[in-house]
Parts: sequence; C-alpha cells; structure tokens
Amino acid sequence: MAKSIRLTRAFFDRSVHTVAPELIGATLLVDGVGGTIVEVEAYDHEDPAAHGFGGRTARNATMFGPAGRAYVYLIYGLYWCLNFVCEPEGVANAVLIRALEPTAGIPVMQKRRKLHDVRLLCAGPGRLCEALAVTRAHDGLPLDVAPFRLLARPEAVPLAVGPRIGITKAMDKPWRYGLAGSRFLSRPFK
DNA sequence: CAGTGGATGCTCT
DNA sequence: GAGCATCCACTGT
Repeated sequence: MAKSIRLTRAFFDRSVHTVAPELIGATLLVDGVGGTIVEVEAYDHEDPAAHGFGGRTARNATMFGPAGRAYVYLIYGLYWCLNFVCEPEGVANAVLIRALEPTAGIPVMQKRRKLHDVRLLCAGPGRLCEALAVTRAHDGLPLDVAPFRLLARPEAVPLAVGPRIGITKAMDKPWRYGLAGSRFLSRPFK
C-alpha cells in the first residue's frame, strides 16, 4: 500500500501545463469531503480564454500568485468554480478543477446537491463546488492546509486529452485533461 | 442521445 | 449593457 503524499506549494511551483495532467488521479478533499480528480483544464497567462489575459482585476487577483492557492470565482451569477494557482508569480496561471470521482463524504454531498446519483455529484466545475461547499470564502487559501487536503496520485493513470469546454476563445488548445474511461467526467472525451 | 433555451447576477467597459 | 471557464429542464429523435 503506497503512502499518501500530500501536495505542497512545490508541486504547484511549475508550469500549469505540467501540473494539470499530473493532477488527474490525485485526491481532493475539503473538510474531509471529496474524491479523485478525474478532469481538469489548464489556463495560462498568454491564453485569450483565461481570466488573467486582460490584466489583473479585483476578481482574478488570486490567479496572479503565489502558487499553491485556491482561486475561486462565480460564473453566470450562479455557480462557483475552483482553480489551483501555478507559477510564475506576477502573471495568471491556474488549473480549473472540472470533475471528481466521489470517494469521501458521499452522503454529505448528496444532501448539498439534493441529488442521489453519485455519478453526477461532482461532474462539472459548478457541481463540484456545490458538493464540496466551495465558495468565495476559499479564494486565496493555501491548498496544503485545512480545510483543503490534497494527495498525490499513487501511480500514473491513463490520460484523455482534448479541447476545453465552455469557452469562446482559443478553442483549438487541447488543454483539457481527464482520466481515460472515467464515468465521472463532466462530458466524455471524443 | 442531441440540441435548445432560460435562469440569474457579478464583473468589467 | 454585454458577456460569462455552467447547469437543468425540456424538446424531439
């Protein structure tokens, strides 16, 4: 049985394009509730689809660093989205966490989501934040201390790669990563 | 299973 | 005022 390695700031102090695929298979818990990361997307500072592209604003300030913190924002006035900030500091790079395979605190998540179907509890960035009760209160918090608990994947996993979802710019970039064959994705890979 | 449209309100120009 | 890194319900195969 492999020991669980806690991810610290050093893990995130690398390119967002290195970090994003390595997060697939890692475990994310917030106050003990969560599961295995099965889908993420990378957004870098030269990326027209990324929030930081147009410069620093009140909303996206956390995305400019330091690395290893949560960047949380509200989308469509309704849903929260959780990101992990990567290096370098001073420009905006982050990984959007899009889906989890629920493993811990499933009854709590079912209650928060008012939904029984485990497959859909965390299958999407907004759904995931509702299930884990992530809100603006988590924006800027370090990922290596409570309430977060982030554990490295025990071994390499088969990756699926494709274009990102829900954007209107830079749609050609293949910066969406998933656990190949997972039933818990927000949408299947082609 | 695919496509469409409405909800809903914050953020920035 | 426009746009948004979404979700859900509803339509029609």
